Amino acid sequence: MDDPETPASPDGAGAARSAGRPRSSLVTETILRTALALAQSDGCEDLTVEKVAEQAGVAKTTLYRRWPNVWAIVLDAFLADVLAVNEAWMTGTARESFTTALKNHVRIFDERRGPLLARIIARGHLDENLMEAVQARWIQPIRKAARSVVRQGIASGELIDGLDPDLFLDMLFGPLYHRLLVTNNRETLTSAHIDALIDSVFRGVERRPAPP
Amino acid sequence: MDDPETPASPDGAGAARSAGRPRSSLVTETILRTALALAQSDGCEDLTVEKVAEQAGVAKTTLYRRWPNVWAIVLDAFLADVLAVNEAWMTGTARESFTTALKNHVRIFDERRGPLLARIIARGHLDENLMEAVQARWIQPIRKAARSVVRQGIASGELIDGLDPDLFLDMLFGPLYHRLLVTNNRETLTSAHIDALIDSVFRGVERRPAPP
Amino acid sequence: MDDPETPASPDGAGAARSAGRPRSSLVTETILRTALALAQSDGCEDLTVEKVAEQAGVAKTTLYRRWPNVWAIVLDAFLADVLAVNEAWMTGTARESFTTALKNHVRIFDERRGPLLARIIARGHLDENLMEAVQARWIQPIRKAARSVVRQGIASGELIDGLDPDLFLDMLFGPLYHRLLVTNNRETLTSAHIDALIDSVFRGVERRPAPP
Amino acid sequence: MDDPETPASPDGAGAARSAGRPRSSLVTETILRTALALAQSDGCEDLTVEKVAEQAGVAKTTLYRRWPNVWAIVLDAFLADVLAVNEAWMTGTARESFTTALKNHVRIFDERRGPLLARIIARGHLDENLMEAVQARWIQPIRKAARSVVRQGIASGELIDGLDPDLFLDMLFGPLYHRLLVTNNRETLTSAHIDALIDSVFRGVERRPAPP
DNA sequence: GTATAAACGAGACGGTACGTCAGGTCTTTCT
DNA sequence: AGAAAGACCTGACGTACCGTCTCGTTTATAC
Repeated sequence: MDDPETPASPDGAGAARSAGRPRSSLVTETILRTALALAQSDGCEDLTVEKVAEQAGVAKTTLYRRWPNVWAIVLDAFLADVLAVNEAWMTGTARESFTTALKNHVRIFDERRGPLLARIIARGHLDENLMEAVQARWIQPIRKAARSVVRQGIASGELIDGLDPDLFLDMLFGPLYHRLLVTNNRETLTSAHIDALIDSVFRGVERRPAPP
Repeated sequence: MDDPETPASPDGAGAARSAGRPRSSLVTETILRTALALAQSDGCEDLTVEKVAEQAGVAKTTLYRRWPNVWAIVLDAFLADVLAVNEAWMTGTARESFTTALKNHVRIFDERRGPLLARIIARGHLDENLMEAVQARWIQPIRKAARSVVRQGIASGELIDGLDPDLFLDMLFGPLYHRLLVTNNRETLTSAHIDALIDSVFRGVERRPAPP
Repeated sequence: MDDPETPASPDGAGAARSAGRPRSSLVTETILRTALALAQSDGCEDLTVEKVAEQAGVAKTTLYRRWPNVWAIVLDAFLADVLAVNEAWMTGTARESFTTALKNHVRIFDERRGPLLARIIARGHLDENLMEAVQARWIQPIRKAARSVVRQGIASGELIDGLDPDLFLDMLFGPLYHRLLVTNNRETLTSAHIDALIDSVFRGVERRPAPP
Repeated sequence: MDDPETPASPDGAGAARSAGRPRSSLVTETILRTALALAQSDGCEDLTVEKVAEQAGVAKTTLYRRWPNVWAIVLDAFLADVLAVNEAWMTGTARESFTTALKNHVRIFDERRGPLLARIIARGHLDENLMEAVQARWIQPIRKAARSVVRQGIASGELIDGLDPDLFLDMLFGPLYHRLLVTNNRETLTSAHIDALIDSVFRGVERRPAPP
């Protein structure tokens, strides 16, 4: 997705301004908007390069000049829409940080963006390049930041020694993505649900004799 | 998938023997085997009705007579392959039962069947009918059984009162599916990993003062 | 059409009554009637073995047991309908005989049977066997009888010596079939038109000095 | 056949140069040549869009972009091949003109083009659009020109008063097409045969007392 | 100013697969 | 056996998109 011919920044900005007519950023934005809209509309099978081009009032070639395929467009559009939502969550204790992080995710998994992300990830399992991009630009950045929060929590004595950070992250994010992708009931995710989840993860589910 | 023209049991067995030549169960099995093989081979974009038909040495029409599309075939093939693996796991305590259940899942998420299931679920997010079938024949049956195990665990005092069964199940299965579908590192799932997961879920991750 | 397995007389009558259930002549007639109806209906592209079988409430095999294909059925049906119309025309002088013959043809080329015959002949040009059957059972029998009428007319002095019978027949029937098949305006054919045609053919079209 | 999307001139030439890549006339010609060849080869049932496309080394879509079906191609190819043959026949008396015209037709009805025309007309009886095109581009243009020759012949005193031009044309062309389409013995048509036909039509077939 | 270079719309092009239809043959069971 | 039902292989249909390729036109910078 980042090879010289289909740059990550499809408007070509940043590159040393070369000769010739520059790419119209208006066109770029129109395409992004159109792709996003089509990908969110119910019958997402309608998401074809041709339909996006037609709807955007743009030639197919213009589109291929910027992205290798439709889902690359959709991923760009999705990330542009969503990265802002997930900012500034590494604050205070691990518990506080992840409460914020998970609640951000609930906001992201809303009726508009939830199914869209589901489709992007789904599509990734049928398209290696897309999967790589999803990992590199969405999953792993969050994960990397999260891991450092976990380590800090262990260091500060908030979390038990010997806790495997990856396992722990799976326990937090797994239940969320599970509803998005597996049980397909994303709409049951709420802020209260997150509180309960955090509580269960931190305290465990096992019954213990009350402290004397 | 179950409408009269494309019966759930593609060989038509079970139905009151109607007139006319019966569907060849040899043919049915050949198709299932072929579809499974093709769906597991790397370039799964190659999974087309035509390729399955050709590889199976069967006419496209024969295939459409039984299933509405390739993925319906693959789902049938997958379930036939996998349902046996996940039997007899509701034994003993909740902890024991889910340890078995999750280890069964690890076996199912192996290099052959893991990516296949991932693709099926992924495809389900692009095909409503397939998603429904996946829910009805794979996800929900397991979930239903699991919920009763949870309730029993609560009743027996093994699990804390007020535990939300669905939340709890998400905490167990979520981390597994998360690696299969989201972080895309299914190969890190092992029996030991399950033990650690179960342990963390049951005991919690929070550091507590040692009992006196 | 006359090979042992698909006898010219589809009800098997005439053949030495063999063992087993005899062919139902009711079925045979139903098929003929249905085929005729479908072949005459506007969209004659609807004339398929399957539609005839379905409409007649008969199995495809039953149909194939009697005829090799649909057009063989249609030809049978057409001839059964039409042979009676063209009887008893070799009467009196050649002029009288052919006047009758051509007027018979006009009756046959009516709105029901005209297009049907056109389609049969047309189909014959795409199907060698059908063409042979059309020649053997419709065109040549008439032609053979007609040639003898011509020869008689020459012998009796009614027609000029040295007249080529085939050329003459073409001059009579050609104009009729021309409207049916070429200019596609069969509906302009009338009894009066035949009178004019006969007159022109017999007397010529050239202007000659009036006899003194 | 002449609607905007499938223009009569498939290379789009003549139209005011529209935007986009122009249709390759090389491709157009290759298709025409291939279709002609296939349509003339014996088993003309083998004339399918797919075979033409494959033989011409062209994509099916390219073909459908220009013509609605194979027979439209064949008609174009046939006319391109044949229109030149039938030029410059309206010369001198009616008798001379039609002698030329009919002899042109004999040349057209040769072993290559005769059966082809027969098939085209035949196919026209199973395909309304094709029939219309055949009328508009082959039958009626000739007929129109011929009618004016007839009227001139009447005016000049060569032909008898009150002669119906259409009847007369049927008497000339009918016998030719009759052999092509009905008696299926096109190969008997020769230049000498035309002379005999013209003679018979002009002078009549009736025996008359010799002038004193 | 006037090259020159790329973007852009349009649409042709070779492909692949789709899902459907009909053909003709074959297995069943029932009559 | 004949007949009805329907499975089966074959081959073609016409369509939808794919990703690439010409075209002619437009719009910037660079000489």
